[in-house]
Amino acid sequence: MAVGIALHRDGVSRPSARSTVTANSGALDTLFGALADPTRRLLVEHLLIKGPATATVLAETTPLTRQAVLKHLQVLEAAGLLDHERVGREVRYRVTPRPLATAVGWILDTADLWDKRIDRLRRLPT
Amino acid sequence: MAVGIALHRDGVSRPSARSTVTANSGALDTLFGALADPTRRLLVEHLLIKGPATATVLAETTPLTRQAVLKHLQVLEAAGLLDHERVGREVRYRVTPRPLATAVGWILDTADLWDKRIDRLRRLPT
DNA sequence: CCTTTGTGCAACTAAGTAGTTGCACTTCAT
DNA sequence: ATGAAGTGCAACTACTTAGTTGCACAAAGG
Repeated sequence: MAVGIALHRDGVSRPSARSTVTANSGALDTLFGALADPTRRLLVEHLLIKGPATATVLAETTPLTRQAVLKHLQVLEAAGLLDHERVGREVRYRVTPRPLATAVGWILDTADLWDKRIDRLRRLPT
Repeated sequence: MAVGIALHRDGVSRPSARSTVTANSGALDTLFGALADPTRRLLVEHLLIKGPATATVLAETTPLTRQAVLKHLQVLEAAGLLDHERVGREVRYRVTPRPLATAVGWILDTADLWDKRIDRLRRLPT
């Protein structure tokens, strides 16, 4: 899994020894919040697979209005998952999935706690 | 990172070769949705660190009502992150972080797409 | 210049969510 | 048996979010 490594190579996912847990509240809110919507995940996936695109084009791939799609894009951008670039009269949105490392960071730290707990509860009836 | 390995050992995070992407919509919705709230993440962390607890006890650790906490617990449970067990007149909530693997699965698959894209765009101005 | 295509802004509706309060019900201990 | 502690259910408020529509503004292209 190339990415797992990449995430850690960046040093982004687990910024330091001190746990991500309890910290990063705001960032994690917007991040997980952004990922909580299926439309938004689809948009991210579309942008990843087919490359940068405009809100208008993206809207054609969904049953939604351009405006609705635009709002989703803005949510994703606020979460740091997207950025945009103006070309002519067009605005191209592009994925910037670095923040995903933050999400993975929290999950891994949390799962880590769980591991330690498991060590103590090893043979519990479950 | 023991957990990363554990997640894959389970075979949960990336169920098969076919991408998690586009699938698991509902599960990911509730999962990311559940994680999007700081109070809920705190509850999970508390339960992990201090072990199973009742809604009443958990409520004492927050500025919130027992009822509010209970609703959060129900959201977490609906996401599969918690389960509960009745003891006497008490109801103990306990963490079941297996679903976290699902979240990591999506993120990894997505980041994977990004990796492939990166291969093609390698020397882009960023 | 004027039409087309794409974007930006704003108001509005509908529905979901966080949180509260109040009260009824169960379990335990004296 | 009776009171205390813990839980369950329901109604209600305030706020946020998804989505819409309508229209004004900017950039190409004939």
